[in-house]
Parts: sequence; C-alpha cells; structure tokens
Amino acid sequence: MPMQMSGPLAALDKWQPDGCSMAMALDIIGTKSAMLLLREAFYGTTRFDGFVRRVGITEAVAAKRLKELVEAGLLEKRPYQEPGSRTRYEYVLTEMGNALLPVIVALMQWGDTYLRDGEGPLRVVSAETGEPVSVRVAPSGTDSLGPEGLAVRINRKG
Amino acid sequence: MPMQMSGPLAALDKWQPDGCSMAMALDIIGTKSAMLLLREAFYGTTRFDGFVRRVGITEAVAAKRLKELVEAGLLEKRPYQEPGSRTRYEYVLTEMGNALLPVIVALMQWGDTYLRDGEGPLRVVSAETGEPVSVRVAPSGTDSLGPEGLAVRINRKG
DNA sequence: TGGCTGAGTATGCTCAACGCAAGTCAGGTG
DNA sequence: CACCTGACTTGCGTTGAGCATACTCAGCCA
Repeated sequence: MPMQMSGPLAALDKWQPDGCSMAMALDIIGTKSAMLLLREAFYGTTRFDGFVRRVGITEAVAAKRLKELVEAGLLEKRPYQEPGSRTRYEYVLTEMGNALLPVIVALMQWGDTYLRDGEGPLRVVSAETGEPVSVRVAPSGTDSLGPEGLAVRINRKG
Repeated sequence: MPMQMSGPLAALDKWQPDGCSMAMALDIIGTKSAMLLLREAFYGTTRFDGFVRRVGITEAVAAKRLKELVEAGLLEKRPYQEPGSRTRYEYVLTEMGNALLPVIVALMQWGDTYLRDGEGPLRVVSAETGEPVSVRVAPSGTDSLGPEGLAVRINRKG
C-alpha cells in the first residue's frame, strides 16, 4: 500500500512532481562514487589517497567527486600538517554532509537485510551502549511507520 | 567527528571495505531513474505510462529500469483488468521495495533542509496524526544519534 | 477490417561515469 | 641538487544512462 496522497495530490495524473527535493539531492550524490566517498568520510577517512584506496576508484574520479562534494558543501577542505611534511589538505564532513547519515545507514541496512540475508560484514551500533541501531521514519518519540502510515501534503509556509 | 571504528576497524589503512552492503545496494538502485521510479511507486503510481510521464524519462529507460527493479525483487508485475480493456500489468512495491522507504524519505528531507532552506514543495507526515515525521538513526525507543554516537563493529554470526 | 490505445521494443545518438596510464608539481629528504 | 612522495591533472578508451524518433503488437471498438 502506498503513501496517502492528500487533497490535490491524490490525483496523480493531475500534477507533476517538479522540483522534487530528492531529485535535487540525487544531482549531488547520485553517483556510486559520491556515495562511497561519503561512506568513507563517515568511517573517518580524510586523505586523498585513503579515499582512492578504500573506495577502489581512480585518482581522477576521486579528484573530480571530491571537488564536487566540496563545492556542494558536503565536505570541507582543510589544511593540516604532519611533522616533517608540507601542508596538505584533508576532507572533512560539514554539518550538511553529516546530515546524510540516515541515508547511508539506511542503504547499508537495506543491503544487509535483503541482499545478504541479514548478515552484512559490518554492524552499526550505539557507541554508548553497543545496542544495534536502526533507521526509522516516525514523528518524534513514536514508533516507526511504513508507507501506509504516512501521508504526503503540499507544503505551505507558516 | 566520524563514527567510532571498533577494534581492527580502527586502522583504516589495514582493511578494505569489501563486499560493502551499501555498494551492493547501489548496484541496484544507484541510478537517478531507479530512485525516482521508486519514489513514484511510493506515491502510488503503478502503470507504465504513469511512471514515464511523472518521472519525466523516456519509455525506453522506464522499460529497462522497471524490468531491472522487477528482476531485483523490488517491484512486482501483476495483472489487472479495467472494464472494457484487455489484461494489463501494473508495478507494485514488494516488501523488499517497501523497505527502501527510509532511504527515500531521508533523501527528500535532506534535500528540503539543505537544498531549499527547509521549504520543499511536499511534506511527509503521519497519516494518523498529521504530525511531521523525520528519519532517525537510533536504537529502538531512544533518541536519534549522529555519527559520533555510532560505532561500527565486525559482524559475527550469533 | 481498419483504427485507436496502452504498453512496450528498436535504432541511433550524446554525454556522464569510470578505468588505465602517464605526466605534473611542491616541498622535504639524502 | 637529485630524488621521492602525496596530491593531483591530462589524455584516451569503454560502458552505461539518457534522449528522440519510430516502430510493433494485442485486443477492444466502430
């Protein structure tokens, strides 16, 4: 059962999903390499050749994607200096980049559940308690909802 | 601050993220058209030309992606019959497809927040109460966590 | 029997994503 | 001062994603 489309949205043949936020998001992070670079950033990778090695892409692709992610505001390029080396740059998630955490974790868990029978190589848990975490769609403080528990409304400012 | 990588995972230069579930997931839904088709399925679109019109892709691309999504098990092709028409097929989300809801909603909300100052065209709310929903990463029944509140462990069968 | 419609298929093209290989460039080490 | 290393850049070829146009095919309708 799909989401409930409220009011004028109910007639799917009468409106177009123009300017969809998801489509805009995908223009930035819609490539596999961009997603995997972000995964690495969440894992704590910061340096160019770390990204290259761990994502398994070429330097050319890494350079291009990292530049795009910096321009889009998801990563910040900041100088650092190791003793006995010249100043270099590392790539660190901004608040905007950090906010993609639910997307990354949701994708991982979906993959674990449906593409490998619930047994992925890694597990994401609470750092404090060690409890497994899950990604949920819900109003604050309540149980999570499926599509049939959700409705889509036209957004009016206010 | 990134996630806490536990034990052997802490040395990022000593292991490779092989067989990552997210990478596998992206092999299926890693294209913009696949994602937008899924969005439409959540909105309630079921018919071929509905997908074509609303996603704004060509019939050729729609046919290819829909076939892939059916083969991957995210959509189910099921016969239906309108009075005075012959039997046709519609595309409906399977449980596996439904489980992608958090990914779609998370992307929408991220786009709303960071690409349009919190004012996207649509809003996802609880069908029952009308309250706005959000996507959260957390252990059941607790507050949501950011990257710094999460840890990554090697998964051992239990 | 000939058209109409919904659901595709077929063909041809462009551009983006990516890989491989080689070159550049700045600065620190021997 | 030559060399090395990390961080890229450049060039070239392949594959996949996407558009546009045209065509097919089944069955209902006149």
